[in-house]
Amino acid sequence: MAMEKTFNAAEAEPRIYEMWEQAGAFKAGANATRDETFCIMLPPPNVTGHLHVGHAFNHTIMDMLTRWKRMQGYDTLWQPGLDHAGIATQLMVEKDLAETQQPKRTELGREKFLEKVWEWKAAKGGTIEQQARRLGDSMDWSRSAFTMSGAESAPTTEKPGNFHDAVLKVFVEMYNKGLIYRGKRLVNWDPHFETAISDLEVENIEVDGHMWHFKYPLAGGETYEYVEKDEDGNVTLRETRDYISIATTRPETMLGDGAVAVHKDDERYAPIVGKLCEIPVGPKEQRRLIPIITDPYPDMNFGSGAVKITGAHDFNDYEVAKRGGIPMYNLMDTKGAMRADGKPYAEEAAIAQAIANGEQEFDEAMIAAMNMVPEEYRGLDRFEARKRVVADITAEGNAVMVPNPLVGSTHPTEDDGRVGDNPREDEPAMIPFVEAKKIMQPFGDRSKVVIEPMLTDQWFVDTAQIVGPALDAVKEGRTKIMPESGEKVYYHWLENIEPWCISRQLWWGHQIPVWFGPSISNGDLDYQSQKQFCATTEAETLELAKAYYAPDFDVEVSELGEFIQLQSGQREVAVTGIGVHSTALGENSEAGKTYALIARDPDVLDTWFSSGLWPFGTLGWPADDEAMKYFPGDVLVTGQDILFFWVARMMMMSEAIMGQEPFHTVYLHQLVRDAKGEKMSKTKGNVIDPLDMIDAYGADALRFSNAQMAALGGVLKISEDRIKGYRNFGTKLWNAFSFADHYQIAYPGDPARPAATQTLNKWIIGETGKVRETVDAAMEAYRFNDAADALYAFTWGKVCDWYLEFSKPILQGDDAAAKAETDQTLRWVLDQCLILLHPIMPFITEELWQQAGSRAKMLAHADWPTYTASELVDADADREMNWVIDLIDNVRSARAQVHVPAGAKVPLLVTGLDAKGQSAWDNNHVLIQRLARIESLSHVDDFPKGCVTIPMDGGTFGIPLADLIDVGEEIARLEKTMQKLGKELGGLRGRLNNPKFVASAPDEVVAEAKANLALRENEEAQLKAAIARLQEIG
RNA sequence: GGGUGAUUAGCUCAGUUGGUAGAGCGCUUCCUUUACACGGAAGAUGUCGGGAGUUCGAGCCUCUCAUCACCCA
Repeated sequence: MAMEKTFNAAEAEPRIYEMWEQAGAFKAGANATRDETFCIMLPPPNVTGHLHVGHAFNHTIMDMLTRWKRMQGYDTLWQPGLDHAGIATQLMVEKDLAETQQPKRTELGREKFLEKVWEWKAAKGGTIEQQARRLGDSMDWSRSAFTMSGAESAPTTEKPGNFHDAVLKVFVEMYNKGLIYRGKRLVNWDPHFETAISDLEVENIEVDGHMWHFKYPLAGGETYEYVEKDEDGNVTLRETRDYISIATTRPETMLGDGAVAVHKDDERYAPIVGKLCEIPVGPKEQRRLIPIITDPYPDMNFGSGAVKITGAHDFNDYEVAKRGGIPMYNLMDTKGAMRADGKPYAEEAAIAQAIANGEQEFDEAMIAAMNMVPEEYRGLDRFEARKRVVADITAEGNAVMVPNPLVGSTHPTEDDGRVGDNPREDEPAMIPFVEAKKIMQPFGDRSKVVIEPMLTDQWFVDTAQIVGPALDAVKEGRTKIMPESGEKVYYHWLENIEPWCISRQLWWGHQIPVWFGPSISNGDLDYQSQKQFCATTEAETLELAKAYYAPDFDVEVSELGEFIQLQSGQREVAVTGIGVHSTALGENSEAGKTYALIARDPDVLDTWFSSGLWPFGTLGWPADDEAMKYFPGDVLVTGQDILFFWVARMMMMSEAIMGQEPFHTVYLHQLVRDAKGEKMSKTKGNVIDPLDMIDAYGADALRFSNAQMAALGGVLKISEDRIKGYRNFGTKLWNAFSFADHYQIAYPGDPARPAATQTLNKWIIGETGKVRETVDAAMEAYRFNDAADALYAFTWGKVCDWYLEFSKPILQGDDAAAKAETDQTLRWVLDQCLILLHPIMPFITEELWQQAGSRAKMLAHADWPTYTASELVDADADREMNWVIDLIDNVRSARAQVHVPAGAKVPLLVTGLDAKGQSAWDNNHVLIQRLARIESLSHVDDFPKGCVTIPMDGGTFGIPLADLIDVGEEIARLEKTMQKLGKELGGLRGRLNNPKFVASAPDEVVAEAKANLALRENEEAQLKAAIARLQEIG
């Protein structure tokens, strides 16, 4: 049966994958012949995700490692799975609901909405798992995990799993150890999704903004001498002021100011430190007065040097406010609109004033409840409020004014053709001081809206307590990060780690297993002071609560979640509302008893909290599962952009829970870019879809391209031309088999390596030994590009270019023994190509493997070779074949350069051929004559005039072409060679003549230089002689 | 502003203890020679970003300047 002309990837790949999967080829432990495990955890893609080039790249790396180890007989597991991806999935489902005219999330309610999410997941989730099969990924699909498996809301149709148990167990354990706490902190709030997000999910983008300058009048009309000096201390401005000038890019937050801060060394403001000034906005009757304080934060050289402090809406201000005990007034609701709840502004302002005057005690909860937004701004969007605030302040005359630069200038003249006589008489002399400037603004990476720093109650992991072991694991080398630069970045981040905010105001996710109830004070229930109960189930929680409230009170579980929905204002208000809404008492409650109402926190955990448990949560933990033998795993392969998001968190969580690092090696790679090095984006239209590449060139070509660009730490630029090139490589391999087919070489299967007698066969067997060592060394060092390059060079450059060509005379010849040996060697070598290439190009290699009559195992399970170069290389055969190749190369090159017709057979002459050269010729003259198109060889004492000269080690060859060649051209050719040689000779002689080199360089380097010099000098002599001969003619 | 990395052939990139530069693609010329035109043969192209230093010797080590990229503020 003749082979097809090329490999039909589109037809073969699905068929081969199906065969592997049916055979259970990728199941955990498949093909294991030893006890050592090798485990890679797939970074779980979002359940909403699709395969992109980044996945294609890192899947290739993981699959190469996994297939390699599996063939070596390790007990292998590549663990797949999906991440529930809180925000992304919730968003996707909400969009879906909108598109299909279904009720909105809020209309459905939590339970119904979660049903919809699960429905969505069942119908559309996880398409990426099908796409990954097209890449040839050898994951154990039967073990595919999901970070929400086993959740209370999961329908029975879902694949069973217990990831949820792991998440809750870890939370409770960490909570009980004091590693998790709840607190009111400034967090990044996404007003679109109405949830806190991590600072890593915030993109800071430079945008055009404005800096407004306003006057904050001093209380009671006080004045002071304001003096400005230049660098030399000369007074440049001296005036009496009754205000302090403040610069801000966010005027709407002035309403929440708690103080004005200046630097303690700032002489300009020294006279007024400790005094009060007025926030120049809001009803005139209730203007708030705030203190002028000192703090290290203000930069004396920036703006006016005075900073307004709004602790609840700015991260820097928050720190200042904490240091100075300044109240932090929360101005906005969850949508980023100005608050509309709470008491009338006049009442709130009065309380705030009492606080500022030091007449009123305050605590966090009380401040949080206060709404400092005057009635006229309440309910406005934050950006609308900004406009109104600016307009109102300016109208009242509290904007800092500067001379109008347009006054005295003229209107542009292009429009009306008038020249120079069009003064702007309509311009005011002074205008408000507003600087247009670039400001860094935070945006949600998913919502793309401006993130608002918000003071809210959130759950935190006290990372400071668990970061130590994660740092030590890398510092002590138990976990290695590749490339090494990643380690520095890792240290830097972990050493400056912030508390990790793990609560999200979403519904899709692991609901936090904490219930709030009133505390008992003075024998009564106090709903103002919360008591927390944390346990993995409601039943356990009830036990905890009962124990706390007994014997005086009984316990009832309420639905805090519903309260939250009913409140449009701050969620804190809702939380403190427990007990107020006591209507939620269940039907079974007994009359006459007093119940403590407890309610579960409605928030869910950050998705990264659950994916932090991926290295063991996927293996059945906390159950005593057999799969736990794969923990700790071996290698983590992921993009360096999620070093913090995920890698660091897995490290911390594994150390905290399991007391071990989750893997010994972290392989980080860069973002995959387009061929020009630009990020791919839909808007730019430069997105390359890996599936398109597979359709066009086959998965193997894409994979080879990925392997080849996987230089450690390298920039990843994917190029279609390159992928095409590797498709061609696959075809080359295919044709090597059709070569064997053509020569009707038997292929019974699993050929053994023959004890070769033919030099040719000895040589290629040795080359195979070398490449096996190179490939393994490269794989062990995670230098996948080196492995790919070595295999490419071997398969194409050695096997196809030379070995197959050399074998032709034998295969066509009459020496049956030599032919039989060569048949077997050829089959063996080609088999080795398949085995060694299989981790990179699994499909085409498996297809070719299956062409053999019978096989002990499929290629995916073939035994990875262990032979070494020292075992297989025959030094004499090596030297001889390289000499033959050299001679052929040189003859071909000389012929081409002097324009000998490609088809013409020419006679060859030789002088001074030594014994080794003679025997190399004798052994291989058939090959040489065939490939270099040589008619005959004659020994001569002197070359005739007009002869192309080919210097070789052990003899000088020549092609007598007196009448055919252009003498001048041949001289030019030789002289050019001489020039190159001259450079080398100069370097070598220079070094060897330098006594310091001989004295200080290592012996072998000196010896090598000497040997090299001898060779070159010999060559030089031959060339000189040749040139001289030619010049005689000329 | 801080950190990390980069700058090597026309393009995209390798270059592992410092020993004198490579690959793929592209380009030029020739070749339908029975495995392969997704092929074969031959060929051209580099003051390794600039400068200084250490060394017998620097693409590689040190310093400095320039440009760029990414991450964090």
